[in-house]
Amino acid sequence: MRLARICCLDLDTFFVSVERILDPSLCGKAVVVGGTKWGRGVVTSASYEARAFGVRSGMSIREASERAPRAVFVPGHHEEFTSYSRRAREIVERFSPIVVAASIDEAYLDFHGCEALYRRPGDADDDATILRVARAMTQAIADELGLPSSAGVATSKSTAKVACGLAKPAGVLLVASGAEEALLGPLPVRKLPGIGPVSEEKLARHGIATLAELVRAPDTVLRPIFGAYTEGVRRDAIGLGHADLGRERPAFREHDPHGSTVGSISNERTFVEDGPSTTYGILCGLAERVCARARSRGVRAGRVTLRLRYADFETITRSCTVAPTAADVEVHRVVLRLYEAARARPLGVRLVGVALSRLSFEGPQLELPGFGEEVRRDRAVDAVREKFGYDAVQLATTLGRRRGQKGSASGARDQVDAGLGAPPRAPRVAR
DNA sequence: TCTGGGGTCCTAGGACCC
DNA sequence: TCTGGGGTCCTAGGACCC
Repeated sequence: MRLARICCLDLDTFFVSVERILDPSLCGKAVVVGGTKWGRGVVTSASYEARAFGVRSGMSIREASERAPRAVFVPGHHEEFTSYSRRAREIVERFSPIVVAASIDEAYLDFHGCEALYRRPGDADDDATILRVARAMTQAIADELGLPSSAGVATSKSTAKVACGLAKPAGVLLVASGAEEALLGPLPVRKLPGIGPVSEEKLARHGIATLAELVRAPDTVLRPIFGAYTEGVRRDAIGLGHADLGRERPAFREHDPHGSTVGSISNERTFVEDGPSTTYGILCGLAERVCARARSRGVRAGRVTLRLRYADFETITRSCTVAPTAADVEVHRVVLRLYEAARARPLGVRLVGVALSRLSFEGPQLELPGFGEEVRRDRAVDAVREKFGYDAVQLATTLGRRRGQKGSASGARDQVDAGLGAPPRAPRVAR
C-alpha cells in the first residue's frame, strides 16, 4: 500500500528571503539576486514582486533590469545562504530521521513509520497527522529563522515535488494515495521534474501538452525523447514513481568511502570581456581552487576536464584520464595541455572552466618520486589558507592576473612553466 | 550590454581486447 | 580477403536541476 509519506520541503525565493533578513528595507519590494545590474550575470532568485514584472530565474540581469527597472539588484551574500541553509536543515532533521538535501534550498523527508509518533486525538487519519507535521515544520522554519517555505507530501518523490510547487508560496499540500493521477494529468508536461524546455518542445511537436497526454503516448514517441528515462517518466507522470529519496549529492554528504567514485568538483569563470590575454592565469587559478576543494574533501581525481566557451557561445569540453591526483602542479599541467590542444577557433573566449571527476578517496600515499613533495607543498598552502583565507597564497601566474598585468598568452604560459620547476608560490599573507 | 556557476545522468562513437 | 560479435573504456556532447 502506497502512502503519502514523502515530503519535499523548499525554501521560498530563498536568496531573496535571506537578503530581506539582512536588510529588512527590501521587504515588499521587487528584489533580484544575482550579479550586478550591468554585469554578465543572470538572475538566481527573484521576489514575487519582481516576478510580477516577468523576471524569472536564469534570465540575464540585463533583461531583468529592462523588465523591472525599479527593482533592487543585489549580488547576494553567499556565506549567509550557506549558513541559513544549514540551520534550516537542522530544523528539518528534528521532524524526520530520514532527510536528504537536494540543493541549498530544497530537501526531501521520509515520514514512513512516523505516524504513531505524531498522532493526536484530533487527527482525522494518518494523512491528516502528516499534513499537520509538515505545517508545523514550515512554521518552525518561519518562527526560528524568519524564512518562508513550502512543502508537498505525496506517495513519491516526484509527485511531492510537484505538490510543493503547487503549494507555493508558503503553503503545504498533501496528495493522498490514489489522487495523484487526477492532480497530475491536467498539468503541463513542463511541471514534471526531468522535463525541460527541450523535451517540452519535442513533445509539443507530437501534440502532447499535458501529463495525461504524455501517459497515453506510445513508446515509439517517448523512447526517442527520453531514452532510458522513458519508463520512469511514465510512472512519474501518473504518480507511481519511486518513494525512495535517492542519494544525497556528494557536496551535501559527509565523507562516505562507499560513494567514492561519484561526484565531481568544478569551477568556471565567465570573463567580463571576451578573449582576455590572461586566460592562462585564470586557468591556473581555477585548477588550484578545484584541487584545494578536492584535498579538503579528502578525494583525488581520476579525470580532468577543461571547458571553453567561445564568444558565439559554442561550448566545448576536453578531458583526460589521469592517475588519481589532487596536486596543483599536476592539474595545471593537464589543463594547460588540454587548452593548447582545444583552442582551435580564432574567436574570443568568454568562459573557461576546470572540473575534476572520477573522485576517489585518498588511500595511503603512493611513494612515487616527487609526489610526496608536491602533496606536502599543497598541504602547507592549504594550512595557510585555512588560517588567513584562500587569497592569502597565490600562484605567481594567478597573481599576475590579479595585478592586472597584460602580457601575451604565451608569456603567461612561460611564467607557469617556470613555476613548475622551482617551488611555484610566493607566499603572501594578506594584510 | 545576450545567456552564471554548481552539479547529475545519459548517449553515442571509436579504440581496443578477446 | 570485407570481416563476426561482445564487452569495456575513453571521450565529447547534451538535457536537466537549482
